[in-house]
Amino acid sequence: MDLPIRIFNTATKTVEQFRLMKAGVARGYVCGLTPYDEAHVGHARVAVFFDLFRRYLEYLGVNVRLVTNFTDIDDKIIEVARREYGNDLVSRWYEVPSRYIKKYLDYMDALYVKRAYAYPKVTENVQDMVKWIDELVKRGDAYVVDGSVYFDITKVPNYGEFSGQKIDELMAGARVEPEPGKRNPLDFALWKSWKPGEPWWDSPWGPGRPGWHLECVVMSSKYLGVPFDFHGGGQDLVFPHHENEVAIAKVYYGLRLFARYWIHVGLVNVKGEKMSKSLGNIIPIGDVLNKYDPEAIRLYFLNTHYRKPIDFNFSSIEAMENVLRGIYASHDYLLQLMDEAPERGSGDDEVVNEAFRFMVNFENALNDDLNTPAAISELVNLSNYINSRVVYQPERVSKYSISQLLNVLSYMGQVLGVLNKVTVNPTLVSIINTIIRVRQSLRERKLYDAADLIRDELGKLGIVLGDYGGRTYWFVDRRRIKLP
RNA sequence: GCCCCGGUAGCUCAGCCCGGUUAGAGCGGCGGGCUGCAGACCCGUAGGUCCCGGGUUCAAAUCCCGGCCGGGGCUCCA
Repeated sequence: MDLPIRIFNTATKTVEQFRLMKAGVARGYVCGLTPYDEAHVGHARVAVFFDLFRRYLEYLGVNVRLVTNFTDIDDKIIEVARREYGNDLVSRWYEVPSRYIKKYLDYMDALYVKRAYAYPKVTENVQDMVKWIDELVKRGDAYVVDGSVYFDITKVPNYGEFSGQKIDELMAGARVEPEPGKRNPLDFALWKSWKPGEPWWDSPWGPGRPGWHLECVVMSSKYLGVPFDFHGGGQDLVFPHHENEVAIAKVYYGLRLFARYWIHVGLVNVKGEKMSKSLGNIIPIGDVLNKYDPEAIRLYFLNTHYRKPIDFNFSSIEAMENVLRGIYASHDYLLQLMDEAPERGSGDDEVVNEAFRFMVNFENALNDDLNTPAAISELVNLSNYINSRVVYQPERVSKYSISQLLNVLSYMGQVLGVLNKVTVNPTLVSIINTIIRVRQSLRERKLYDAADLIRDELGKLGIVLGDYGGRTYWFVDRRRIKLP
């Protein structure tokens, strides 16, 4: 099934038409995180981008089955657990991934990232992984060394092709730590043998745990079937992680690619430098959520094309808060005109045509390799149009054209994952309207002190009044007032 | 050493793949408007050697070549 979307595929390094293998259903896998610490803005960017992709597909009528994994056992988790629980490591280590998974999901909820179809965990799929490894060993694509199992990259035709790496270059520049027993420094562990004091799972090669690259192949094919439509993650996963996933699946399934489209999101830097533990410049998403509107954070991420790096910057999030405020204001103004507007009006044709044009531009932007900055710009243009041509000329609008504009606003909002807070309690609306009428009569009698007091006091509550276009409009500042 | 990406208004970014009106948007600035004030609203406005140099072309921000600067990957990383 052809979709209007054209998207860059890392596997071919070109922009391609996005086709689904099965009409009406898109199956995608996004590499999740290792829950050993707070999620940071980089994780959030990836999640928000794929959430947008998912929402746009849904807008186009596609049922999206999105799977995101948690690597809930690995060296770093053990390290943190050992630090926290010492000798109780074996009995309590799982509290570490459990804690950070819960927090991650809370952050995602706050960012309006829709829940995935499944969140498979390594620890819940070990038996499947063991079966895979067993099969790979039997076929001679992997070998056992002291209870560990390594994947033999020489068994894969064109290893390195996926990520554009040349094997000899990899060897030359190799900061590869040669593990004893590996036949080739580029071979990687499918199964890591147990060390005393660590959690373990049983296997034909002794106690141990699965290796990272294998996990994602096993879980994605288990939950989605192969081949599936798209596989994604951060740019930094291209090599070695995705190269190795492709290699494993290639020998296991004999498929050139076990996912058709490979989508990678640019990294988030801070002051021109990569976020890293050693530089101590990691920005946890929780900190950002404490200070800024989640919708503004979404828009901030989406205001840079997904393949470009973002240099993280707080003041740009504030700029997005201003943008959002303006869009909510347009929305609220429309609602205020609704009651008194006639059913139909002379300006209907023009307004509806314009609304349609904004929607088409919006779709075209997203179709062009998910050009979210251009799409956001259309949303802003729509908001400006509403203010200048509708709100300022209220005599031209009707219930019909207002509802069309609200629909378009709503569609765009749903795709971008913003405007989640549009609902305004009707009782609140009546109360505000009454207060405004009182204030208006005060103004007519030039009792400006009293009129200004009302405006100021409402403003403190987050209800912002503005006198323009010959009437008083108001909107609700969603950051300051929680709506039902 | 090898590979990749970016360099467009004060700031954040579109446009480049498919070369062609006076290079766009938001934020910020400035000036007006709006039954007084305010304004988060409206109107207007300033602000750009499109990193540099060659080349291709009737025509280059856009394509090609070579530089410069910044960043990333090649080890765990989203």
